[in-house]
Amino acid sequence: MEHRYEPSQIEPRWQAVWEAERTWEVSNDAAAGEGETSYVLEMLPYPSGEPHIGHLKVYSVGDAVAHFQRRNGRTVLHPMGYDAFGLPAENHAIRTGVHPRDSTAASIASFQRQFREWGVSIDWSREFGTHEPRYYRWTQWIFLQLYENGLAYRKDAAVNWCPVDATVLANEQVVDGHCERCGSEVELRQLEQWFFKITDYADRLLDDLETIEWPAHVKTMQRNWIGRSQGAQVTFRCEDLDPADPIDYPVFTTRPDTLFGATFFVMAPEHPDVVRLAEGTGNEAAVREYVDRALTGDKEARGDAEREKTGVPLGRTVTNPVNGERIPMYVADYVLMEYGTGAIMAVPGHDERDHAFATAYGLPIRRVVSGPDGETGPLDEEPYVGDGALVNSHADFDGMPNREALDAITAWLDREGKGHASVNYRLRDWLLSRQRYWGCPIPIVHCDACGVVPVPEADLPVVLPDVEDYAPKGRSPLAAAEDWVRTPCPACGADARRETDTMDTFVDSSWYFLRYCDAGNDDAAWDPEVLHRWMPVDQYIGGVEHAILHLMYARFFCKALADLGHLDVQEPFARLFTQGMITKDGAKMSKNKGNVVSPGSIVASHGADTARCYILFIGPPDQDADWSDEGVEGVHRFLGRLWRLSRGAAEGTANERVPANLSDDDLVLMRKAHWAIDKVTADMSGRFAFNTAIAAVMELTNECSRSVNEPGVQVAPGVLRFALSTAASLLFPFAPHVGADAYDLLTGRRVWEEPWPVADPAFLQEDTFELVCQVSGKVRDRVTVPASASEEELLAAARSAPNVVTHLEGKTVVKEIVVPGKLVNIVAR
RNA sequence: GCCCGGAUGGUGGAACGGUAGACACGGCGCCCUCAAAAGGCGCUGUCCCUCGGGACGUGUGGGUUCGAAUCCCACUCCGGGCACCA
Repeated sequence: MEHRYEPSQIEPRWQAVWEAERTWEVSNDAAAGEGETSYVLEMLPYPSGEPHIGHLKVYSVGDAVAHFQRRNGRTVLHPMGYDAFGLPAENHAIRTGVHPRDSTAASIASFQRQFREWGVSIDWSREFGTHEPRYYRWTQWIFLQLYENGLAYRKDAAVNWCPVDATVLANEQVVDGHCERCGSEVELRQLEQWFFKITDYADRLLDDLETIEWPAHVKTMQRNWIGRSQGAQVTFRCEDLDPADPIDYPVFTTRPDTLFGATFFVMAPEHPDVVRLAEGTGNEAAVREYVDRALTGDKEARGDAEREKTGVPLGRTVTNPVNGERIPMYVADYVLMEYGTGAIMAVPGHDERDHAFATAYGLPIRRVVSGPDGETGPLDEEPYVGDGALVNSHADFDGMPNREALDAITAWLDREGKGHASVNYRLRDWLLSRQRYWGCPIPIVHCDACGVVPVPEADLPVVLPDVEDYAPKGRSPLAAAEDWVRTPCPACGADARRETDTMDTFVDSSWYFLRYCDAGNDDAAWDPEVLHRWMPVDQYIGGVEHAILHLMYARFFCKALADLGHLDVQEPFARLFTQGMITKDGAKMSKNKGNVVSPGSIVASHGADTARCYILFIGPPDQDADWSDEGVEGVHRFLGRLWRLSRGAAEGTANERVPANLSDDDLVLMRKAHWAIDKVTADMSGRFAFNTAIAAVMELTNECSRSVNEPGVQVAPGVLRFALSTAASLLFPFAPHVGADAYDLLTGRRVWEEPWPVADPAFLQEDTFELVCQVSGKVRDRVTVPASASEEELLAAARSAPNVVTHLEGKTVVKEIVVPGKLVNIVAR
């Protein structure tokens, strides 16, 4: 064993081969052929600084899958790109003055270099950054497609405004009332903004979750985010202002069965009628004050369910449509303008919030649903939110189970024209415009005469101009590029102005997986026929932090574009795998904590194979895992051992085939090899059990080592070569350089051109096995028996096992259980 | 509060209802060496032992079963998501 395992000698050599031969490129023509295709995709990186350990993990997982699919005969699309627009690069530019294009280019160069150093099998011919005009030209084209079909629109709206980043944020980017990026408190501003009509797709986004193989928790998160509620819209009429001209206020409720229990009516402070209603009632000043406070107050505090309920009476009443009762109107900040109609009927007997409000303001609490044991007593202490029979309602409904009454009352409302069944969603339309520089320009022109005019397709891309000053000022920095902004109206030719807002970067990443399929197409975003060959993505891999935003948006784009006839799949990602985080000392890695492990330094000290293999060996890839430097050493030792054994066998033994007659020692090693093939294949087929797959290759390698080093053990050269080359072949998806090198040393062939090995069933069967002998469920002995033994023979063997005999002494056998191939359990008393 | 996960040796983790702890780390011992590094071999859940074995052991308490880390019920702790959504 005089040879040392030197990754720095091995890895660049194979990388050079793959680079020179463009090994991982696939043509779209190849995809049109007979064979099966597979689209394996990891979420594209955001190029900021250097790749971190999370990148190493996601691409190690994805590459293992890609290699496994290739060697199982599929034509695999495994591309790479960069999500290059975005705030971090722009904020960096504001601090340093370096143009985002330059800092982004530097970062991309670093990613490119490291991906090659890691030996990731990428089809580089399809690479792009979302900030390149040749890409965002088509992002703009998609925007226009959506605009022309009513799926992109402008609306003056109360929007989330981040004062530090000086831009609006999508609902999804506000976390607990704070900016997802910079953490500052989000304000509400009234601004005209661009939206995508994702709410049109709420039902389909919900229903089609059934058709895809995604982790259950991700589906749940999406369902919660869509937040579909079924109920009824019910009209309450206010005749207080002018009886001749009543105003109808619809409310949404999921509990129309409790309509008879409505004892007051509440409007959101943002409701446009609140102040008008209070005028001339003596409550006007109090209402104004309350509304002002609600609108300027802390948005986060307002959202807290634990907060005490406050509100002010409007001095008006509305009529409950089911019983004609006039109930008082209130304004209260626990009612939200964004959800439903901005007004609610309050049923304090059967709703927690209404109960709290009624208690605080001394409003009547009426029971209209009986309790589980038929209770009909008062509900002064707490509301009853469960099911039961209706009471105190109306002769037509009293006694009816509330679920039935819900439908009956809804039907009655419908007949009377006072309401109808209705569905509400928590999901809001996607606010996509940003008052920032480093993003995709929105291809729209504003003309005084013609209004909003889309840029003609032939004029795309609208290229992002250079500016000097990126600092946010509450309007897009693009507004300063006056030569760029001033443009003739595409419709009438008059002087007009370009839209200066840019798109949310999530727009860029909502369709990149489509562009990979036909990345070189200069005539269209893609050829639908080519897309058909690859889509949907068979296996998508990424972090769970994208469970809602990116994955919801991409699904929406896919459905919208499919509706417009541009592609023929409804779901972009057939299977999703979310990988866990790598922590250090139990904490998330961060520069502040100083616990960052950089992939670059591990690759430099131990090689890419060690880094990749370790990160897969550390534990199940969907779980979080803690980085350990000692663990890295262990994996490095294992790779070194396999490589040295291979080198030793290649140089020290003749290149022979596996002989026809096998000695006992040969048989042991052959069985181990086939066992490993079977194990690794199973671990990679059904699930992503890379940790146990690597452990199996370790076992095989240890067996090879024993057969070489253990005195008295003799294996035929052909058998040793077979076992070692099998180990190299199985290891290749995780550690491609060592795998390729060892396989080449032993066989002279290229492992990536070899089909995935198949286990020979003949070697998976043993002649004998160790029978576990239990007495009353406890293991008392083990005996070696022939695999062919009958149940009677197994029982006899167990009964005569020495330690079983001891434990059966003086006892009566009650029952005997035989599990063939495993154990015998003799129950005795 | 609601909805998901999870809890196994000193550590990371293995275990179709059938031998708990694969594989690896760490530790201990030995071989090789003038020595070290590298490498190789062995032992390593806890306790008891007459060295044959025995008892205990998968967060806690129950249950189902010949047999439970695994299934069921209740609970504790940890992680994640949602949370005034009518």
